[in-house]
Amino acid sequence: MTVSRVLRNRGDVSDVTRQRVLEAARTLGYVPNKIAGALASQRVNLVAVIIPSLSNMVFPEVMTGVSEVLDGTGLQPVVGVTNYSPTREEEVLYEMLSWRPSGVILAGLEHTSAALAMLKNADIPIVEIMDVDGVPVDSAVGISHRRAGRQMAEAIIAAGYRRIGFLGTMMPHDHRARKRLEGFEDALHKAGLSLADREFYSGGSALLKGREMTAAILKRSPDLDFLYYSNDMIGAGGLLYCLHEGIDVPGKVGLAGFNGVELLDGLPRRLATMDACRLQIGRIAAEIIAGKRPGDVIELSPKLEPGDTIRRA
Amino acid sequence: MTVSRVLRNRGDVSDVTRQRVLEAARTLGYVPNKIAGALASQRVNLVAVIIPSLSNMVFPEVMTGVSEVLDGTGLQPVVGVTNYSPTREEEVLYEMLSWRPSGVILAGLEHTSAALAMLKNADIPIVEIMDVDGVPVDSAVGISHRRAGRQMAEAIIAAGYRRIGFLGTMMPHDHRARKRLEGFEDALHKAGLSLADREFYSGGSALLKGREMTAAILKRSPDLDFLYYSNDMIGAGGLLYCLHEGIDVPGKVGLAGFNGVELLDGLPRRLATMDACRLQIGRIAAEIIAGKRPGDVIELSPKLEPGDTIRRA
DNA sequence: GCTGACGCTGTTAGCGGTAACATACCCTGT
DNA sequence: ACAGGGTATGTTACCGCTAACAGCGTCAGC
Repeated sequence: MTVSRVLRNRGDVSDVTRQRVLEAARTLGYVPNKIAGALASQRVNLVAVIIPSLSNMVFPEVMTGVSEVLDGTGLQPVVGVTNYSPTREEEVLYEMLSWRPSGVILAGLEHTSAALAMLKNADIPIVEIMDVDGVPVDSAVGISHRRAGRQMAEAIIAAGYRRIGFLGTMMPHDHRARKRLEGFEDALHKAGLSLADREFYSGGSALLKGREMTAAILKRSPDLDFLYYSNDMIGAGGLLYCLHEGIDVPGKVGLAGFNGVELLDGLPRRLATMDACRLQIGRIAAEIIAGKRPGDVIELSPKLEPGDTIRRA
Repeated sequence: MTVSRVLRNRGDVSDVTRQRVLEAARTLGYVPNKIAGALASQRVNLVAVIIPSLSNMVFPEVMTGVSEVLDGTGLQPVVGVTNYSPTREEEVLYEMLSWRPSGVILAGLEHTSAALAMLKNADIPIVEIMDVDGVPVDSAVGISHRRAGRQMAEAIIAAGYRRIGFLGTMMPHDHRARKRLEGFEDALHKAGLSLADREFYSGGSALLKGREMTAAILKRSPDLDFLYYSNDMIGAGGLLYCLHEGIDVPGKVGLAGFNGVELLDGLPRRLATMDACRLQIGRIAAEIIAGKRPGDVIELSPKLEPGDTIRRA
């Protein structure tokens, strides 16, 4: 018992005893068994973070925000990756919940019914991140992707573009990309316009796909004057392609992406984009889990960054 | 007890009972408590994976390999991030070991003495990944970064370049980048050459830093005929800069990076690089942990990809 | 009919800690 | 001298599950 007290810095222990315990622990190479500790105390310092992917630069930044905030609290993030598969998400969630974490942070508002049931039963703080277009189980922190799509469309129309094409992923489970496109088309329709062409891809190097898709769509529809990409990576590929082909950007063709990834800073020209507030989303989600902030639905406002690829009015 | 048997598919249970248990579990929303299970069975299906960073595209790919292999085995990876800090690594390791995982995969061969002691005491399979230039605690899977640096230098010299500059990160704890540079300089010295100039950075967008550093080093040393970058991201920035400035690549200046990241496929010209075998490293490490392969020191051979930025002989 | 094997279910003890309470001691104030 | 309070340590009963084994009915084989 005294050992337990020393190792957790809880309760009174005399300095002499404390030192003796610490020394013994060191010489024995003792590492306390958190499993037993957690079982006895009904407390687990783990936070489940469930995200679709690690390889697209966006979730790592969310993780950075989460880690930053959790670092001081004794809580530890545990990452699970779903590869945009709802059933995989359900499995990962089940696995994680069975370790009785102190909270769950997971991407998106769309889950299988079984996953929803587990989340509701879990009786711990749940934060759904990235998206606020829908009904959260508990708390939510994110942006409205519909609104983001709408805003971008409005800016594009305001800049005088009319023949607008869309390039994006084929992933049926990327609900946020879908909502952006919906918002985008909504705004086009309101202005009496509609998408002139569209191109989808799946898998492979996003930068390369961006080049290829841009080449393909411009060949098919040479009269397009704007290309809206579902993410910055393919947008960057498209930008590099246009520059290489000597296409006048933003004069003849305007370009825009989405996410505000750091990579864009290094490109020869700044791609228009919209910051997805990733770092901040991670931070706020972690603060809710850590109890530093009341749970709620928190909608952040992404900032449109016009860069150099949309004509200035 | 019967419930336990059903949920773990262990031992004989009649079909009728099994169905009754499963249905009850479903209606009650029962999620078994792995903490108690692990304590009782002395078995934990977690594998600790400890890596320096998630944001540079290289470790996510290792994770992909690890997940691929672990997926069928009932083992689950748990990621910890150290930000290239040895003390942070020690903390993360302590935290993870206190959950008694079935194995540990961690990057590099350099650890604090306390971390080494914990690893040796843990009595579970340990796989140190990425690097084999040193003495592993248990198993190791990786490439020799010294040799990789040497090989690149030899290729550069063979192509006729003589005034060679280096551009890299300032991170004192990135031992692999350090070893590559050491190997690189070794080979230069053997050929009677030495580095003509060098430039370091820390933090910020790697692509942008690559541009800026390239501009700076070429301004300072205009007679350089080759730039060796410690990673592909800054190399890509440098490549974009040179193309933008109209510098003849690889005629006037040759370029090379390291890692073989997918991003390079989308660039206007293919940067010379060296594949770090990341996916395979992840796979093999996971196979060792899963007992599908005997533990050992496994050195993989990275392939030099000359791309379009080294003169052909 | 008895034995042994098998299939299914139940019982018991304990995994390694911690919460809650108990105990022992010393000190202070009256 | 003694109550009352604080400090330091010890005791006990779990936490929720699983290993190991026990129990019991059924059935084949002799």
